[in-house]
Amino acid sequence: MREHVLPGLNLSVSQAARDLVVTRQTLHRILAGNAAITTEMALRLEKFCGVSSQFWLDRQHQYELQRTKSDLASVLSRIPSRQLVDTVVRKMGASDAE
Amino acid sequence: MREHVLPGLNLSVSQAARDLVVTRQTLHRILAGNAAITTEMALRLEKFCGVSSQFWLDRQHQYELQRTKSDLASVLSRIPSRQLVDTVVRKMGASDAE
DNA sequence: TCCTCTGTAACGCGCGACGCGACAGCAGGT
DNA sequence: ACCTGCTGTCGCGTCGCGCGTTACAGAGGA
Repeated sequence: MREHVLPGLNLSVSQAARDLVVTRQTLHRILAGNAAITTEMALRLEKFCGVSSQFWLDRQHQYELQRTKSDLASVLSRIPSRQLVDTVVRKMGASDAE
Repeated sequence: MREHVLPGLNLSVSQAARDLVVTRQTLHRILAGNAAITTEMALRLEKFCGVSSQFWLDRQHQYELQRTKSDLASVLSRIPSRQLVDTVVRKMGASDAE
């Protein structure tokens, strides 16, 4: 991101932070990977550089998913793996294709 | 969810909570909409009833997105809406189709 | 009667994102 | 030399929120 959007817009970190109505440090934390991209930030970024908020969030969420999955491995093994019947699943609109 | 997966599995709230290795109250809060579906919970639910974690998370995230968008409306208006050049956007893999 | 389910409420903990202040280093302009 | 603005990083305090814990009260079956 620092390598793409900032030079792409020809902006400094400080200036970008001001435009995003956020502190310098906040932007730094994100650039350094020490903070996650919040729903808030995603919306700010969308308005800020025209890149879909979905893009930023999908990135973030997929990362969290990976991380949490390994953290939760021991707990997950203790959960019985049932299978909800297909008719019910489709009724919820979760037919594996969403 | 209470209307679909619980009766679909023929389980009580208490029993489901036990299976998920979570407190009753935690499940209640989710069923009542007083708590969000965490990445953790999504993974537990996936193992628990076979419904993709993506399904639960997408739901949750879209909701948050809507909510945050209106909350942030005033702030967003103060953010200059720039447009990152397409070549850079595609280089990031955010070509609007992701 | 006792047990298990149900719902709800209040308290406290821990984590994570954020703002604020302060530091030091490095340009550039007066 | 001085001031200004950028850079990165540190620590502290706050706030929101998901979660566990405890405790309440009501409904229904053995």
